[in-house]
Amino acid sequence: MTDRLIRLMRIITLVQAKPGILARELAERCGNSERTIYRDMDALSAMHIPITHLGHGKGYAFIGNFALYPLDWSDEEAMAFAQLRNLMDDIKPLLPSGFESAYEKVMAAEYKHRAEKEEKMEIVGREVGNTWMERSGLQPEQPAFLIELFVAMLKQKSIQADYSENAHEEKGIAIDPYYIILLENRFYLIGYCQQFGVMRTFHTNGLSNVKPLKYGFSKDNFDLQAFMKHKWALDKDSLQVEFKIKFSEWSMERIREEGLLVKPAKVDRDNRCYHFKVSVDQEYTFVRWILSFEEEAEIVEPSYYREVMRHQLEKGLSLYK
DNA sequence: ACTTCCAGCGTCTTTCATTA
DNA sequence: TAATGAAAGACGCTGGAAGT
Repeated sequence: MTDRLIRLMRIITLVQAKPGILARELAERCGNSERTIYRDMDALSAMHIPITHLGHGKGYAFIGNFALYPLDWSDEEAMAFAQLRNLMDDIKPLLPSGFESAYEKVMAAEYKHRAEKEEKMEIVGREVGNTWMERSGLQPEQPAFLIELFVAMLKQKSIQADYSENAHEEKGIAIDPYYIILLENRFYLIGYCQQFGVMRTFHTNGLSNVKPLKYGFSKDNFDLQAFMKHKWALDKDSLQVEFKIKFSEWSMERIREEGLLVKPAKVDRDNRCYHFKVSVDQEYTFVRWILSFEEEAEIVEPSYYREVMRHQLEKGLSLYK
């Protein structure tokens, strides 16, 4: 039963990642027969998952802009989210419409993710983020104001806060909290900074003296996905490192098919080298992403990170000696 | 590309016996 | 009496072949 659920979720993510994917390919990727995929498609349609087949030889795709994001929770976080069900009745008036079905989808996505343990950049979307914050505020290691942040985000009310980062301090800045996202086990607030008139990303750890303001804001047409896609580095202002990565032909193919999580600063196709600008506090995530290519991608520069990579690999190797 | 039919297989449920 | 274990049967999932 669990296997099947995992497979259903995998189908959803595969169709999402590659609209027009054929049943044959789905079968290969899931390690099952086409027959099983057809059965799963029936099951998904019975669950009102809006997948449709586009006609002979054109494969499957989602109707409209349905989307699920994989999550990356710790066990405790996943448990907390699962327990949210018990609290939902109490906070119902606060919840936006469509919340409950979003919750179900997230829970399903979590199953799939547990099974695959893929290391990808994770986004907690709007409804999910709202919900998550409600719960995470109850965890002792999280700052108490996260609840306030959550409520402000939900009600679309601006906040005032102090913010410090890299010994640089800003007092009493007004922020429109758009989204809370989870990245590599750290929380970030993506919001509009009224002082500078730009979208910014704040470490929640750097925030203090958070106070709700009386006036609200509108998100207009802000597109979180687009915003995230062009930013590996969340902090515009922080120091950046330029990586030069050499990919194998195979991985170049994979990149071409699946697209890049990170926008390269420069591409040298002849030598199969990509250049990426990565902010220093994201380098670990970046290195792990490169690590996921195994022998198919090599850090050419900077040499320091070659050492970091070598150290990582040796640590792993020591387990098998 | 998709459906229908069917046999094989594993898992879950039920039943009954055994043990503490 | 309740908990545990074993055996048997029911059930659902799966892949393959053949057909639309």
